[in-house]
Amino acid sequence: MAHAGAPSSSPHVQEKRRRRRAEILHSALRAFRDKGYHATTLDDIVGRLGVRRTALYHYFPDKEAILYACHHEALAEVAGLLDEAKSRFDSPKERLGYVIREHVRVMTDTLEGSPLAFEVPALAAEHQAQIIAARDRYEQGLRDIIAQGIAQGEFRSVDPKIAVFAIMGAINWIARWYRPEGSVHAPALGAQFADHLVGGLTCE
Amino acid sequence: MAHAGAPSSSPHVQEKRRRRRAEILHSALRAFRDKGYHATTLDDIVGRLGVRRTALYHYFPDKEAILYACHHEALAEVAGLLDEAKSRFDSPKERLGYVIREHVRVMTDTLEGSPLAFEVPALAAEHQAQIIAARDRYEQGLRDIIAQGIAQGEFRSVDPKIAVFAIMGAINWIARWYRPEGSVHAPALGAQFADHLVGGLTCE
DNA sequence: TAGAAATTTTAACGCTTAGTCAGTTTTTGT
DNA sequence: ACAAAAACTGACTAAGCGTTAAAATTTCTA
Repeated sequence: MAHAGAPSSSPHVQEKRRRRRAEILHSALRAFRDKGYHATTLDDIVGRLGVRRTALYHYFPDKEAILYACHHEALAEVAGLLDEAKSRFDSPKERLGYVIREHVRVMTDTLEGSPLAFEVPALAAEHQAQIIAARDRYEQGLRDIIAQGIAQGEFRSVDPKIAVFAIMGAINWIARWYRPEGSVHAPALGAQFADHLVGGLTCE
Repeated sequence: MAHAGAPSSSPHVQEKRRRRRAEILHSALRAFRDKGYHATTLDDIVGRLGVRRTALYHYFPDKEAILYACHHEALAEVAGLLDEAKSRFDSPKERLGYVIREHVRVMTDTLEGSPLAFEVPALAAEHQAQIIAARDRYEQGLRDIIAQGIAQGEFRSVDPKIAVFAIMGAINWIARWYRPEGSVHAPALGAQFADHLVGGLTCE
């Protein structure tokens, strides 16, 4: 019941615990990136932390909860991009370009190229439903931008649903080839993706 | 040593064996689609075949060999698209559009939306090297088309490597949402993908 | 239709790995 | 310095799963 997290402890202790949790998630994220969720053992996760496997159960009830937490945090970060785009830009073209660039940044920086989106089927049914719902909201936001662009004559008259799938695919696939230490410059990547994917929707 | 396949048996027997192998691969492909390679058990694979788990070992030395065979056949099919595009069309724009449309068709028809490309890390080192090499040849072919398009002034001056990653991502991601019984019309999907992804490279 | 070949089954092994639990060490607040 | 809380450990359990060997069954061939 350690992970139940009664908020009875001091702020300092809570903060320490929060940090440790973050360390675990970060280590897990990298392990998932290298081997995928199922092939990652608990020992893989703690290998980088200098701690035994059983210590994990102090912070998470089971392995799947770690995966869920990774998803939860990652989705929270990208979900915020939609509002940010709306407040910063007016035209659908600019908004879409911004979201793509920033989403690419999350992929390369926060997630360090971890293919989290690939591991949704590994989640327990309940968690899976939550994550899929959040992802759907995000995709709906993108579809709305595109639909508005079509209505305003900025974009060609495509099926927004399919267009969003193409965009999400291109971005999620980054996990399969991007490595932080590699030669591809992350910001340039975001810029080219935005040009490529927004350009493909634009009226000539 | 059953799967060593000494070609001493009659043509009829060989043909029968070949068909059974294909059945196994097809069933495995769908299982991998639903659960991913690691989460798929041998019982999942044979569940649809009405046969015991151990019967598989007559056709494949181990589970990983089944995954490899799936990859091998799928890649062989898409590799042929490059030559076909070259012989049918002259302009890079048309060639690229053709390859994208046909690749989407392979994803929806042959693979029925199986995310094979996601499972490369699960292959044994030797097999992995082979599959990656074949995939690299394919991607290099796409890069060549794009580079030629840039040289001829049809395409904007982008990094062909990144452009190909975006295209491959969009196509491979189809596996995560497409279902044969779903509402999206497969040929229309290929057409829109081609428009979107080629259009994003085209000079305005 | 008998014998051979190919295929499938039964039964069981062995390894991996997630998860449990009781106890120990470390850290924290007073 | 001391008691309480938190963090961690080591040994163990249980289950799942890929794999193997040998026997049984079906299919093919002559």
